Amino acid sequence: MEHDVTSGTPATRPALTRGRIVRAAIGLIEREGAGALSMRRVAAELGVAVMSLYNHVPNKAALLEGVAEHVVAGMELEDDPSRSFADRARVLVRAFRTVAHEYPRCMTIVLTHEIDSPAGLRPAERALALADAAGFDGETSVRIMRALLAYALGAQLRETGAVRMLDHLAAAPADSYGRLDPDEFPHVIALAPQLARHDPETDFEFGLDLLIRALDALPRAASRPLDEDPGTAQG
Amino acid sequence: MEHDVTSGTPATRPALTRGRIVRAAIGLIEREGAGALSMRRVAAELGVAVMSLYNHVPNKAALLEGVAEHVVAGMELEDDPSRSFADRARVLVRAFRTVAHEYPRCMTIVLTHEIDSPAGLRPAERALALADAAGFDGETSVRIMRALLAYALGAQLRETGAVRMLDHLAAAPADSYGRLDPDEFPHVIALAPQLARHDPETDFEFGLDLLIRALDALPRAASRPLDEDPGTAQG
DNA sequence: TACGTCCGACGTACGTTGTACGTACCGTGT
DNA sequence: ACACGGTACGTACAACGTACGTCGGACGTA
Repeated sequence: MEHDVTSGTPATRPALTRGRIVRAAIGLIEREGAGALSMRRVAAELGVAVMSLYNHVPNKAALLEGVAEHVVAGMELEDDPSRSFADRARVLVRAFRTVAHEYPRCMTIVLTHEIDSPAGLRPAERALALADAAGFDGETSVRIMRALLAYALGAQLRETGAVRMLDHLAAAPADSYGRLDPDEFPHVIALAPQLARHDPETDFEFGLDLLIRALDALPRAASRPLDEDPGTAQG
Repeated sequence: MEHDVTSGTPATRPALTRGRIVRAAIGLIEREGAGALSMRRVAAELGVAVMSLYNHVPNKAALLEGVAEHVVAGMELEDDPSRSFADRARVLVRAFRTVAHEYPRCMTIVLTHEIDSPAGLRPAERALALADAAGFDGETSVRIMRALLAYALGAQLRETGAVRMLDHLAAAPADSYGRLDPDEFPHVIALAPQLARHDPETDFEFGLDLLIRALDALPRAASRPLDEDPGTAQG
């Protein structure tokens, strides 16, 4: 054909790779939304034939999983072991929120798809480490991790999928107030201004504070020195 | 044609309706999974031509929204105003969890799609009512509602989308332990048994307790008598 | 009874999607 | 020089969402 490139030559084209495919998909999603993602579009993005993708990705679901994996792998899990459990936990959960801001339109995919790679376990490992270091037993550490994860996921999900009807309330109060039965929704109507106000950051921190203060108040053994074997903590 | 039925006669066929379409979709999803839902399948389910659906539902997205709406509308929001704020809040959040058990395979849809109908606001109204009755100001009530919602959504999302890798850890420990770098994931490996153990109920209640106890400890005005106008609480 | 109007069920058809399959080519080991 | 494994590619197909036109029964009015 007219190709001046031989297939495998990186000199003219950067070599097709699972990583490049995933990044292209992410770029596409961020620019045009998750609905715009198709194998054909990704291929076009990379200047490649559609079926070439399948040499590196078994199917579209796997590509989506790759997207999710790449995003959570982008979490910056810095940690300062000298700080308190509460502070460290806060930093950890906020890290998730930070990537959520970095890849806003990928978040539905991240939240929806399960991640089957070590990258997905890094935040879990970190959470368990914090809890363990704080003196919680294994069982409790796992539950703490799950509670933190649930809140991180849920807060993000709620924010992106914010019920539109509340926006209607704000946008056209006259119309929407009328559509809402005042007998059934007195509080929603009365609190419409607060409901319409978007301050995701404060909302997020409010719930996070609640959860972490409650965790901090949980009964536990004294926090142990850092050099002790963490694995022996669970009974 | 061979129709012994006249189109609009309910005597032979129960009359095509948005409600029947939505219920058929839900049935399909619960039986075969969300991936199996297509307009054609739904039509077949109802013994109806595909395009007939579009007389009652503008498009597939609207159908999905209908599914989500129907599910949350199925929440049984019983309430006992004589009980404490904490108890009432617990009951409310558990109600969401109950429908999640009733329509497990619809949950991804419910979580993903925003609900643009009064039905979606009923739980919100309830949460605001509880918080208001407990003496929280409007701003705080809204934040409390959001925190509860975030946890409810997140806990459910986490449970359904439970990271499969943890299952691998349980299923084939030998293999998976080997695949996991012990230096990077010491706690995950050490706590593998606890991580693999599925006790969603206890996990859910653990986090819910944390959150609600923290809410209960929040500073607030004394709870007001029930006959007072709730709408005046917010500044 | 006859007729005009409207609505809902339906068939056809188009563009887009994911991907199974076969082919052609490259670089590499022998 | 030659066979081989991997990768890029084109073709092809089934299934999808849905725009559009048609058609026949229900119903108000005469």
